[in-house]
Amino acid sequence: MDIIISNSSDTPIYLQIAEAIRYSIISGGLKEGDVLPSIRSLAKELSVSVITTKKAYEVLEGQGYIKTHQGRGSVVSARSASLAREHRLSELEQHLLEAADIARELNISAEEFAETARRLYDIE
Amino acid sequence: MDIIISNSSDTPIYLQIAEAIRYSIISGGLKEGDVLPSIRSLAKELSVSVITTKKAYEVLEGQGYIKTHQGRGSVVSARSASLAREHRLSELEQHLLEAADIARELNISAEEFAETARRLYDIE
Amino acid sequence: MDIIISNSSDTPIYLQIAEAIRYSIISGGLKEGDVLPSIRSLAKELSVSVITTKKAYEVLEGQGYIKTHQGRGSVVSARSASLAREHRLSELEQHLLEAADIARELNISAEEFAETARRLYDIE
Amino acid sequence: MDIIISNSSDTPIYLQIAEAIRYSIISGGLKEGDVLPSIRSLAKELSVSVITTKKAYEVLEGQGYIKTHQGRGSVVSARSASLAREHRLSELEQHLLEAADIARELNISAEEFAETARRLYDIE
DNA sequence: GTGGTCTAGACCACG
DNA sequence: GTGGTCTAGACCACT
Repeated sequence: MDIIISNSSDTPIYLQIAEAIRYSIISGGLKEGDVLPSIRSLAKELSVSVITTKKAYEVLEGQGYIKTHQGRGSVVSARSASLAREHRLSELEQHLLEAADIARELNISAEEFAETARRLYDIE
Repeated sequence: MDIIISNSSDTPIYLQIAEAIRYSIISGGLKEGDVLPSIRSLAKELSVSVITTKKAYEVLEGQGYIKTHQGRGSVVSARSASLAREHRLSELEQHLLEAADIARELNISAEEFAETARRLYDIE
Repeated sequence: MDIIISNSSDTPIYLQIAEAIRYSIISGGLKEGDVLPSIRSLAKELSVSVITTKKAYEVLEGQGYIKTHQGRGSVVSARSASLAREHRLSELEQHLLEAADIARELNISAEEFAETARRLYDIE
Repeated sequence: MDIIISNSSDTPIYLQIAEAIRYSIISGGLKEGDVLPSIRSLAKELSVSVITTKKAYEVLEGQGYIKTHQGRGSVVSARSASLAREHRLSELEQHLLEAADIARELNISAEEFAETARRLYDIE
Protein backbone atom coordinates (compact mmCIF):
# COMPACT_ATOMS: atom_id res chain seq x y z
CA MET A 1 0.00 0.00 0.00
CA ASP A 2 2.24 2.79 -1.10
CA ILE A 3 -0.23 5.60 -1.49
CA ILE A 4 0.85 9.19 -1.76
CA ILE A 5 -1.76 11.73 -0.82
CA SER A 6 -1.58 15.46 -1.32
CA ASN A 7 -3.38 17.86 0.96
CA SER A 8 -3.05 20.69 -1.53
CA SER A 9 -4.81 18.76 -4.29
CA ASP A 10 -8.40 19.76 -4.88
CA THR A 11 -9.58 16.18 -5.18
CA PRO A 12 -10.61 15.09 -1.70
CA ILE A 13 -8.32 12.77 0.19
CA TYR A 14 -10.83 9.93 0.30
CA LEU A 15 -11.03 9.98 -3.49
CA GLN A 16 -7.27 10.08 -3.83
CA ILE A 17 -7.11 6.95 -1.71
CA ALA A 18 -9.88 5.24 -3.63
CA GLU A 19 -8.17 6.00 -6.92
CA ALA A 20 -4.82 4.82 -5.68
CA ILE A 21 -6.37 1.51 -4.72
CA ARG A 22 -8.19 1.26 -8.02
CA TYR A 23 -4.85 1.85 -9.72
CA SER A 24 -3.32 -0.94 -7.63
CA ILE A 25 -6.06 -3.23 -8.85
CA ILE A 26 -5.60 -2.33 -12.48
CA SER A 27 -1.83 -2.59 -12.36
CA GLY A 28 -1.97 -5.99 -10.72
CA GLY A 29 -0.65 -4.99 -7.30
CA LEU A 30 -3.95 -6.09 -5.81
CA LYS A 31 -5.68 -9.21 -7.09
CA GLU A 32 -9.11 -10.69 -6.58
CA GLY A 33 -9.47 -12.04 -3.08
CA ASP A 34 -6.59 -10.03 -1.66
CA VAL A 35 -7.25 -8.52 1.73
CA LEU A 36 -6.95 -4.75 1.95
CA PRO A 37 -5.32 -3.10 4.95
CA SER A 38 -7.78 -2.32 7.71
CA ILE A 39 -9.23 1.16 7.65
CA ARG A 40 -7.51 1.89 10.93
CA SER A 41 -4.05 0.74 9.96
CA LEU A 42 -4.30 2.54 6.63
CA ALA A 43 -5.44 5.67 8.40
CA LYS A 44 -2.45 5.54 10.70
CA GLU A 45 -0.08 4.87 7.81
CA LEU A 46 -1.38 7.83 5.82
CA SER A 47 -1.83 10.08 8.85
CA VAL A 48 -5.48 10.73 8.09
CA SER A 49 -8.66 10.14 10.01
CA VAL A 50 -10.27 6.72 10.14
CA ILE A 51 -13.36 8.29 8.64
CA THR A 52 -11.42 9.27 5.56
CA THR A 53 -10.15 5.78 4.83
CA LYS A 54 -13.57 4.37 5.61
CA LYS A 55 -15.14 6.70 3.08
CA ALA A 56 -12.62 5.64 0.47
CA TYR A 57 -13.55 2.01 1.06
CA GLU A 58 -17.24 2.88 0.92
CA VAL A 59 -16.76 4.45 -2.48
CA LEU A 60 -14.92 1.39 -3.76
CA GLU A 61 -17.56 -0.91 -2.31
CA GLY A 62 -20.33 1.16 -3.89
CA GLN A 63 -18.65 0.75 -7.26
CA GLY A 64 -18.20 -2.98 -6.82
CA TYR A 65 -14.43 -3.13 -6.49
CA ILE A 66 -14.27 -4.51 -2.97
CA LYS A 67 -16.43 -6.32 -0.44
CA THR A 68 -16.38 -5.36 3.23
CA HIS A 69 -17.47 -7.61 6.09
CA GLN A 70 -17.83 -6.59 9.70
CA GLY A 71 -15.02 -7.86 11.80
CA ARG A 72 -13.24 -9.41 8.83
CA GLY A 73 -11.92 -6.53 6.83
CA SER A 74 -12.24 -5.83 3.12
CA VAL A 75 -11.26 -7.98 0.17
CA VAL A 76 -10.90 -7.26 -3.53
CA SER A 77 -13.94 -8.67 -5.27
CA ALA A 78 -14.04 -10.70 -8.45
CA ARG A 79 -14.52 -8.68 -11.65
CA SER A 80 -12.70 -5.80 -9.99
CA ALA A 81 -9.90 -5.80 -12.54
CA SER A 82 -12.20 -5.62 -15.54
CA LEU A 83 -14.36 -3.05 -13.77
CA ALA A 84 -11.33 -0.87 -13.17
CA ARG A 85 -10.19 -1.16 -16.77
CA GLU A 86 -13.63 -0.19 -18.06
CA HIS A 87 -13.65 2.75 -15.73
CA ARG A 88 -10.33 4.03 -16.97
CA LEU A 89 -11.34 3.52 -20.59
CA SER A 90 -14.41 5.66 -20.12
CA GLU A 91 -12.27 8.33 -18.47
CA LEU A 92 -9.92 8.27 -21.42
CA GLU A 93 -12.83 8.64 -23.80
CA GLN A 94 -14.19 11.49 -21.74
CA HIS A 95 -10.94 13.41 -21.94
CA LEU A 96 -10.68 12.88 -25.68
CA LEU A 97 -14.26 14.01 -26.20
CA GLU A 98 -13.69 17.22 -24.28
CA ALA A 99 -10.45 17.80 -26.14
CA ALA A 100 -12.22 17.22 -29.45
CA ASP A 101 -14.92 19.71 -28.48
CA ILE A 102 -12.31 22.37 -27.91
CA ALA A 103 -10.49 21.47 -31.09
CA ARG A 104 -13.61 21.99 -33.18
CA GLU A 105 -14.30 25.23 -31.33
CA LEU A 106 -10.82 26.46 -32.31
CA ASN A 107 -11.18 25.27 -35.89
CA ILE A 108 -8.50 22.66 -35.53
CA SER A 109 -8.90 19.94 -38.16
CA ALA A 110 -9.27 16.24 -37.39
CA GLU A 111 -5.82 15.58 -38.83
CA GLU A 112 -4.15 18.24 -36.73
CA PHE A 113 -6.02 16.97 -33.70
CA ALA A 114 -4.97 13.34 -34.14
CA GLU A 115 -1.46 14.50 -34.86
CA THR A 116 -1.33 16.52 -31.66
CA ALA A 117 -2.65 13.55 -29.71
CA ARG A 118 0.10 11.38 -31.12
CA ARG A 119 2.78 13.94 -30.34
CA LEU A 120 1.65 14.43 -26.75
CA TYR A 121 1.52 10.67 -26.26
CA ASP A 122 5.24 10.42 -27.02
CA ILE A 123 6.33 13.36 -24.89
CA GLU A 124 6.56 11.69 -21.55
CA MET B 1 -26.33 37.05 -23.99
CA ASP B 2 -27.89 33.70 -24.67
CA ILE B 3 -26.40 31.65 -21.86
CA ILE B 4 -27.83 28.33 -20.87
CA ILE B 5 -27.03 27.20 -17.36
CA SER B 6 -27.61 23.71 -16.09
CA ASN B 7 -28.52 23.10 -12.49
CA SER B 8 -27.75 19.41 -12.77
CA SER B 9 -24.20 20.01 -13.94
CA ASP B 10 -21.56 19.74 -11.28
CA THR B 11 -19.56 22.69 -12.52
CA PRO B 12 -20.61 25.68 -10.41
CA ILE B 13 -22.97 28.15 -11.99
CA TYR B 14 -20.57 31.07 -11.80
CA LEU B 15 -18.05 29.09 -13.83
CA GLN B 16 -20.68 28.08 -16.36
CA ILE B 17 -21.43 31.76 -16.86
CA ALA B 18 -17.76 32.73 -17.10
CA GLU B 19 -17.14 30.03 -19.68
CA ALA B 20 -20.15 30.99 -21.72
CA ILE B 21 -18.86 34.54 -21.90
CA ARG B 22 -15.36 33.40 -22.77
CA TYR B 23 -16.89 31.32 -25.53
CA SER B 24 -18.72 34.39 -26.81
CA ILE B 25 -15.41 36.20 -26.96
CA ILE B 26 -13.61 33.44 -28.79
CA SER B 27 -16.40 32.92 -31.29
CA GLY B 28 -16.66 36.61 -32.06
CA GLY B 29 -19.99 37.32 -30.45
CA LEU B 30 -18.26 39.72 -28.09
CA LYS B 31 -15.47 41.94 -29.34
CA GLU B 32 -12.90 44.11 -27.65
CA GLY B 33 -14.52 47.16 -26.13
CA ASP B 34 -18.02 45.70 -26.08
CA VAL B 35 -19.96 46.40 -22.91
CA LEU B 36 -21.21 43.43 -20.95
CA PRO B 37 -24.68 43.41 -19.39
CA SER B 38 -24.73 44.61 -15.80
CA ILE B 39 -24.39 41.95 -13.14
CA ARG B 40 -27.92 42.75 -11.97
CA SER B 41 -29.61 42.50 -15.34
CA LEU B 42 -27.72 39.34 -16.18
CA ALA B 43 -28.67 37.84 -12.81
CA LYS B 44 -32.32 38.60 -13.48
CA GLU B 45 -32.13 37.19 -17.00
CA LEU B 46 -30.59 33.93 -15.80
CA SER B 47 -32.65 33.72 -12.61
CA VAL B 48 -29.60 33.41 -10.42
CA SER B 49 -28.29 35.42 -7.51
CA VAL B 50 -26.42 38.67 -8.11
CA ILE B 51 -23.57 37.18 -6.10
CA THR B 52 -23.24 34.48 -8.73
CA THR B 53 -22.94 36.81 -11.73
CA LYS B 54 -20.60 39.02 -9.76
CA LYS B 55 -18.36 36.06 -9.08
CA ALA B 56 -18.37 35.13 -12.76
CA TYR B 57 -17.24 38.63 -13.72
CA GLU B 58 -14.56 38.56 -11.04
CA VAL B 59 -13.17 35.38 -12.50
CA LEU B 60 -13.08 36.88 -15.99
CA GLU B 61 -11.49 40.03 -14.68
CA GLY B 62 -8.89 38.05 -12.76
CA GLN B 63 -7.93 36.27 -15.97
CA GLY B 64 -7.72 39.50 -17.95
CA TYR B 65 -10.69 39.06 -20.25
CA ILE B 66 -12.72 42.01 -19.03
CA LYS B 67 -12.27 45.28 -17.17
CA THR B 68 -14.79 46.45 -14.61
CA HIS B 69 -15.11 50.12 -13.63
CA GLN B 70 -17.06 51.34 -10.64
CA GLY B 71 -20.45 52.48 -11.78
CA ARG B 72 -19.71 52.09 -15.48
CA GLY B 73 -20.08 48.38 -15.99
CA SER B 74 -17.69 45.90 -17.55
CA VAL B 75 -16.09 45.94 -20.99
CA VAL B 76 -14.24 43.32 -22.98
CA SER B 77 -10.57 44.18 -22.75
CA ALA B 78 -8.06 44.30 -25.56
CA ARG B 79 -6.27 41.06 -26.41
CA SER B 80 -9.12 39.14 -24.85
CA ALA B 81 -9.69 37.08 -27.97
CA SER B 82 -6.13 35.85 -28.24
CA LEU B 83 -6.04 35.31 -24.48
CA ALA B 84 -9.13 33.13 -24.71
CA ARG B 85 -7.70 31.16 -27.59
CA GLU B 86 -4.49 30.50 -25.69
CA HIS B 87 -6.48 29.46 -22.67
CA ARG B 88 -8.54 26.98 -24.63
CA LEU B 89 -5.45 25.61 -26.33
CA SER B 90 -3.85 24.86 -23.01
CA GLU B 91 -7.04 23.19 -21.85
CA LEU B 92 -7.03 21.05 -24.95
CA GLU B 93 -3.44 20.07 -24.33
CA GLN B 94 -4.25 19.27 -20.73
CA HIS B 95 -7.04 16.89 -21.70
CA LEU B 96 -4.87 15.17 -24.26
CA LEU B 97 -2.07 14.75 -21.75
CA GLU B 98 -4.36 13.15 -19.21
CA ALA B 99 -5.86 10.93 -21.88
CA ALA B 100 -2.37 9.91 -22.98
CA ASP B 101 -1.44 9.07 -19.40
CA ILE B 102 -4.37 6.71 -19.17
CA ALA B 103 -3.66 5.23 -22.57
CA ARG B 104 -0.12 4.32 -21.57
CA GLU B 105 -1.40 2.93 -18.28
CA LEU B 106 -3.75 0.64 -20.23
CA ASN B 107 -1.07 -0.38 -22.71
CA ILE B 108 -2.75 1.34 -25.60
CA SER B 109 -0.27 2.11 -28.37
CA ALA B 110 0.37 5.56 -29.82
CA GLU B 111 -1.27 4.53 -33.08
CA GLU B 112 -4.38 3.23 -31.41
CA PHE B 113 -4.51 6.36 -29.30
CA ALA B 114 -4.27 8.77 -32.22
CA GLU B 115 -6.78 6.67 -34.10
CA THR B 116 -9.26 6.86 -31.22
CA ALA B 117 -8.78 10.60 -30.97
CA ARG B 118 -9.58 10.94 -34.67
CA ARG B 119 -12.65 8.76 -34.39
CA LEU B 120 -14.05 10.65 -31.41
CA TYR B 121 -13.45 13.94 -33.18
CA ASP B 122 -15.75 12.89 -35.99
CA ILE B 123 -18.53 11.60 -33.76
CA GLU B 124 -20.33 14.77 -33.04
CA MET C 1 -41.06 16.52 7.82
CA ASP C 2 -42.57 14.62 10.69
CA ILE C 3 -40.03 11.88 11.21
CA ILE C 4 -39.99 9.81 14.35
CA ILE C 5 -36.69 8.17 15.11
CA SER C 6 -36.03 5.55 17.72
CA ASN C 7 -32.66 5.22 19.39
CA SER C 8 -33.47 1.77 20.67
CA SER C 9 -34.21 0.40 17.22
CA ASP C 10 -31.47 -1.70 15.70
CA THR C 11 -31.77 -0.07 12.32
CA PRO C 12 -29.34 2.85 12.30
CA ILE C 13 -30.75 6.34 12.61
CA TYR C 14 -29.59 7.42 9.17
CA LEU C 15 -31.51 4.55 7.63
CA GLN C 16 -34.60 5.36 9.66
CA ILE C 17 -34.46 8.88 8.28
CA ALA C 18 -33.89 7.70 4.74
CA GLU C 19 -36.83 5.33 4.96
CA ALA C 20 -39.10 7.94 6.44
CA ILE C 21 -38.30 10.22 3.52
CA ARG C 22 -38.81 7.42 1.04
CA TYR C 23 -42.16 6.77 2.65
CA SER C 24 -43.01 10.46 2.29
CA ILE C 25 -42.24 10.18 -1.39
CA ILE C 26 -44.34 7.09 -1.89
CA SER C 27 -47.29 8.45 0.06
CA GLY C 28 -47.28 11.70 -1.86
CA GLY C 29 -46.09 13.97 0.94
CA LEU C 30 -43.03 14.77 -1.12
CA LYS C 31 -43.31 15.24 -4.85
CA GLU C 32 -40.78 15.52 -7.65
CA GLY C 33 -38.95 18.81 -7.48
CA ASP C 34 -39.80 19.47 -3.84
CA VAL C 35 -36.93 20.82 -1.80
CA LEU C 36 -35.93 18.77 1.22
CA PRO C 37 -35.05 20.45 4.49
CA SER C 38 -31.36 21.28 4.79
CA ILE C 39 -29.26 18.66 6.51
CA ARG C 40 -28.53 21.12 9.28
CA SER C 41 -32.11 22.14 9.99
CA LEU C 42 -33.27 18.53 9.87
CA ALA C 43 -30.45 17.54 12.22
CA LYS C 44 -31.53 20.20 14.68
CA GLU C 45 -35.18 19.21 14.39
CA LEU C 46 -34.42 15.55 15.05
CA SER C 47 -31.71 16.24 17.63
CA VAL C 48 -29.13 14.21 15.79
CA SER C 49 -25.76 15.02 14.34
CA VAL C 50 -25.43 16.75 10.98
CA ILE C 51 -23.42 13.77 9.83
CA THR C 52 -26.37 11.49 10.43
CA THR C 53 -28.79 13.48 8.28
CA LYS C 54 -26.10 13.91 5.66
CA LYS C 55 -25.62 10.15 5.50
CA ALA C 56 -29.35 9.64 5.11
CA TYR C 57 -29.35 12.03 2.16
CA GLU C 58 -26.31 10.30 0.70
CA VAL C 59 -28.13 6.99 0.79
CA LEU C 60 -31.17 8.47 -0.94
CA GLU C 61 -28.98 10.15 -3.53
CA GLY C 62 -27.10 6.92 -4.17
CA GLN C 63 -30.41 5.19 -4.86
CA GLY C 64 -31.59 7.94 -7.15
CA TYR C 65 -34.38 9.39 -5.04
CA ILE C 66 -32.94 12.86 -4.58
CA LYS C 67 -30.37 15.16 -6.13
CA THR C 68 -28.09 17.29 -3.97
CA HIS C 69 -26.32 20.43 -5.12
CA GLN C 70 -23.71 22.37 -3.19
CA GLY C 71 -25.12 25.53 -1.74
CA ARG C 72 -28.61 24.80 -3.04
CA GLY C 73 -29.86 21.94 -0.93
CA SER C 74 -31.49 18.70 -2.05
CA VAL C 75 -34.54 18.16 -4.23
CA VAL C 76 -36.69 15.13 -4.94
CA SER C 77 -35.71 13.83 -8.34
CA ALA C 78 -37.97 12.71 -11.15
CA ARG C 79 -38.79 9.00 -11.18
CA SER C 80 -38.44 8.97 -7.41
CA ALA C 81 -42.04 7.90 -6.87
CA SER C 82 -41.86 4.93 -9.20
CA LEU C 83 -38.44 4.04 -7.81
CA ALA C 84 -39.84 4.02 -4.30
CA ARG C 85 -42.78 1.86 -5.32
CA GLU C 86 -40.52 -0.66 -7.01
CA HIS C 87 -38.35 -0.75 -3.95
CA ARG C 88 -41.26 -1.50 -1.65
CA LEU C 89 -42.61 -4.12 -4.03
CA SER C 90 -39.33 -5.97 -3.97
CA GLU C 91 -39.30 -5.77 -0.18
CA LEU C 92 -42.79 -7.24 -0.09
CA GLU C 93 -41.72 -10.04 -2.37
CA GLN C 94 -38.67 -10.67 -0.22
CA HIS C 95 -40.77 -11.07 2.90
CA LEU C 96 -43.19 -13.40 1.17
CA LEU C 97 -40.35 -15.52 -0.18
CA GLU C 98 -38.81 -15.92 3.24
CA ALA C 99 -42.19 -16.71 4.71
CA ALA C 100 -42.80 -19.29 2.00
CA ASP C 101 -39.43 -20.89 2.72
CA ILE C 102 -40.39 -21.34 6.34
CA ALA C 103 -43.84 -22.61 5.42
CA ARG C 104 -42.40 -25.35 3.24
CA GLU C 105 -39.90 -26.21 5.97
CA LEU C 106 -42.80 -26.67 8.40
CA ASN C 107 -44.86 -28.69 5.92
CA ILE C 108 -47.50 -26.01 5.61
CA SER C 109 -49.40 -26.39 2.35
CA ALA C 110 -49.77 -23.66 -0.24
CA GLU C 111 -53.46 -23.31 0.60
CA GLU C 112 -52.82 -22.93 4.30
CA PHE C 113 -50.05 -20.46 3.54
CA ALA C 114 -52.17 -18.26 1.31
CA GLU C 115 -54.99 -18.49 3.81
CA THR C 116 -52.74 -17.34 6.64
CA ALA C 117 -51.48 -14.46 4.51
CA ARG C 118 -55.07 -13.38 3.88
CA ARG C 119 -55.97 -13.62 7.54
CA LEU C 120 -52.97 -11.59 8.70
CA TYR C 121 -53.68 -8.94 6.07
CA ASP C 122 -57.07 -8.29 7.65
CA ILE C 123 -55.87 -8.20 11.24
CA GLU C 124 -54.68 -4.69 11.43
CA MET D 1 -23.14 -31.80 11.10
CA ASP D 2 -23.18 -30.73 7.51
CA ILE D 3 -23.36 -27.00 7.91
CA ILE D 4 -22.62 -24.66 5.05
CA ILE D 5 -21.60 -21.17 6.02
CA SER D 6 -21.41 -18.28 3.61
CA ASN D 7 -18.89 -15.53 4.05
CA SER D 8 -20.71 -13.27 1.63
CA SER D 9 -23.95 -13.43 3.59
CA ASP D 10 -24.62 -10.50 5.85
CA THR D 11 -26.02 -12.61 8.67
CA PRO D 12 -23.20 -13.20 11.11
CA ILE D 13 -21.51 -16.57 11.04
CA TYR D 14 -22.48 -17.49 14.57
CA LEU D 15 -26.13 -17.01 13.68
CA GLN D 16 -25.77 -19.04 10.52
CA ILE D 17 -24.44 -21.89 12.63
CA ALA D 18 -27.17 -21.56 15.23
CA GLU D 19 -29.84 -21.60 12.57
CA ALA D 20 -28.36 -24.58 10.83
CA ILE D 21 -28.47 -26.51 14.11
CA ARG D 22 -32.02 -25.40 14.80
CA TYR D 23 -32.94 -26.59 11.35
CA SER D 24 -31.36 -29.95 12.13
CA ILE D 25 -33.52 -30.18 15.22
CA ILE D 26 -36.72 -29.26 13.43
CA SER D 27 -36.07 -31.61 10.53
CA GLY D 28 -35.29 -34.51 12.82
CA GLY D 29 -31.55 -34.76 12.17
CA LEU D 30 -30.94 -33.99 15.82
CA LYS D 31 -33.20 -35.45 18.49
CA GLU D 32 -33.68 -34.75 22.17
CA GLY D 33 -30.74 -36.02 24.15
CA ASP D 34 -28.36 -36.14 21.18
CA VAL D 35 -24.88 -34.84 21.93
CA LEU D 36 -23.65 -31.95 19.80
CA PRO D 37 -20.08 -31.85 18.53
CA SER D 38 -17.70 -29.96 20.81
CA ILE D 39 -17.23 -26.30 20.05
CA ARG D 40 -13.60 -26.99 19.20
CA SER D 41 -14.22 -29.83 16.77
CA LEU D 42 -17.05 -27.94 15.12
CA ALA D 43 -14.84 -24.85 14.83
CA LYS D 44 -12.13 -26.90 13.14
CA GLU D 45 -14.64 -28.56 10.81
CA LEU D 46 -16.06 -25.22 9.70
CA SER D 47 -12.74 -23.38 9.69
CA VAL D 48 -14.00 -20.67 11.98
CA SER D 49 -12.87 -19.37 15.32
CA VAL D 50 -13.77 -21.22 18.51
CA ILE D 51 -15.30 -17.99 19.72
CA THR D 52 -17.76 -18.18 16.86
CA THR D 53 -19.01 -21.70 17.57
CA LYS D 54 -19.12 -20.91 21.27
CA LYS D 55 -21.34 -17.93 20.55
CA ALA D 56 -23.64 -20.05 18.40
CA TYR D 57 -24.07 -22.55 21.23
CA GLU D 58 -24.71 -19.73 23.68
CA VAL D 59 -27.49 -18.44 21.50
CA LEU D 60 -29.08 -21.87 21.29
CA GLU D 61 -28.72 -22.37 25.03
CA GLY D 62 -30.24 -18.97 25.72
CA GLN D 63 -33.26 -19.96 23.66
CA GLY D 64 -33.63 -23.31 25.41
CA TYR D 65 -32.70 -25.60 22.54
CA ILE D 66 -29.62 -27.13 24.11
CA LYS D 67 -28.03 -27.61 27.50
CA THR D 68 -24.31 -27.22 28.02
CA HIS D 69 -22.50 -28.83 30.94
CA GLN D 70 -18.97 -27.99 31.96
CA GLY D 71 -16.64 -30.58 30.56
CA ARG D 72 -19.39 -32.80 29.20
CA GLY D 73 -20.39 -30.99 26.07
CA SER D 74 -23.83 -29.92 24.87
CA VAL D 75 -26.97 -31.98 24.42
CA VAL D 76 -30.24 -31.27 22.69
CA SER D 77 -32.76 -30.52 25.40
CA ALA D 78 -36.25 -31.90 25.74
CA ARG D 79 -39.02 -29.98 23.99
CA SER D 80 -36.43 -28.51 21.62
CA ALA D 81 -38.29 -29.70 18.56
CA SER D 82 -41.59 -28.11 19.51
CA LEU D 83 -39.71 -24.98 20.63
CA ALA D 84 -38.04 -24.74 17.27
CA ARG D 85 -41.31 -25.21 15.46
CA GLU D 86 -42.95 -22.45 17.48
CA HIS D 87 -40.01 -20.18 16.82
CA ARG D 88 -40.21 -20.70 13.10
CA LEU D 89 -43.97 -20.20 13.12
CA SER D 90 -43.60 -16.85 14.78
CA GLU D 91 -40.93 -15.88 12.26
CA LEU D 92 -43.27 -16.85 9.46
CA GLU D 93 -46.02 -14.75 10.98
CA GLN D 94 -43.62 -11.85 11.36
CA HIS D 95 -42.68 -11.92 7.70
CA LEU D 96 -46.30 -12.11 6.62
CA LEU D 97 -47.23 -9.20 8.85
CA GLU D 98 -44.50 -7.00 7.43
CA ALA D 99 -45.44 -8.03 3.92
CA ALA D 100 -49.09 -7.22 4.65
CA ASP D 101 -48.08 -3.80 5.97
CA ILE D 102 -46.34 -3.01 2.72
CA ALA D 103 -49.21 -4.41 0.68
CA ARG D 104 -51.69 -2.09 2.37
CA GLU D 105 -49.27 0.81 1.94
CA LEU D 106 -49.19 0.12 -1.79
CA ASN D 107 -52.94 -0.32 -2.05
CA ILE D 108 -52.71 -3.97 -2.86
CA SER D 109 -55.95 -5.77 -2.03
CA ALA D 110 -56.24 -8.75 0.29
CA GLU D 111 -57.06 -11.00 -2.67
CA GLU D 112 -54.08 -9.87 -4.69
CA PHE D 113 -51.91 -10.28 -1.62
CA ALA D 114 -52.99 -13.83 -0.89
CA GLU D 115 -52.69 -14.65 -4.57
CA THR D 116 -49.12 -13.35 -4.66
CA ALA D 117 -48.27 -15.35 -1.55
CA ARG D 118 -49.59 -18.49 -3.21
CA ARG D 119 -47.67 -17.85 -6.41
CA LEU D 120 -44.38 -17.21 -4.61
CA TYR D 121 -44.86 -20.37 -2.54
CA ASP D 122 -44.92 -22.43 -5.72
CA ILE D 123 -41.92 -20.80 -7.34
CA GLU D 124 -39.18 -22.80 -5.78
C1' DG E 1 -27.84 30.46 4.05
C1' DT E 2 -26.47 25.85 1.63
C1' DG E 3 -23.61 21.22 1.17
C1' DG E 4 -18.52 18.99 1.04
C1' DT E 5 -14.69 17.56 3.54
C1' DC E 6 -12.03 16.45 7.51
C1' DT E 7 -10.81 15.90 12.44
C1' DA E 8 -10.66 13.33 17.12
C1' DG E 9 -12.89 10.45 19.93
C1' DA E 10 -16.60 7.29 21.44
C1' DC E 11 -19.48 2.82 21.85
C1' DC E 12 -21.09 -1.40 19.77
C1' DA E 13 -21.14 -5.97 17.12
C1' DC E 14 -18.35 -9.54 15.02
C1' DG E 15 -14.34 -12.93 15.03
C1' DG F 1 -8.24 -7.44 16.14
C1' DT F 2 -12.04 -5.95 12.60
C1' DG F 3 -15.87 -2.62 10.63
C1' DG F 4 -20.60 0.11 11.78
C1' DT F 5 -22.57 3.98 13.83
C1' DC F 6 -22.74 8.33 16.09
C1' DT F 7 -21.10 12.60 18.32
C1' DA F 8 -19.37 17.64 18.33
C1' DG F 9 -16.91 20.82 16.06
C1' DA F 10 -14.12 22.81 12.27
C1' DC F 11 -12.96 24.98 7.59
C1' DC F 12 -14.10 25.51 2.81
C1' DA F 13 -16.84 26.37 -1.63
C1' DC F 14 -21.19 27.79 -3.65
C1' DT F 15 -25.65 30.74 -3.78
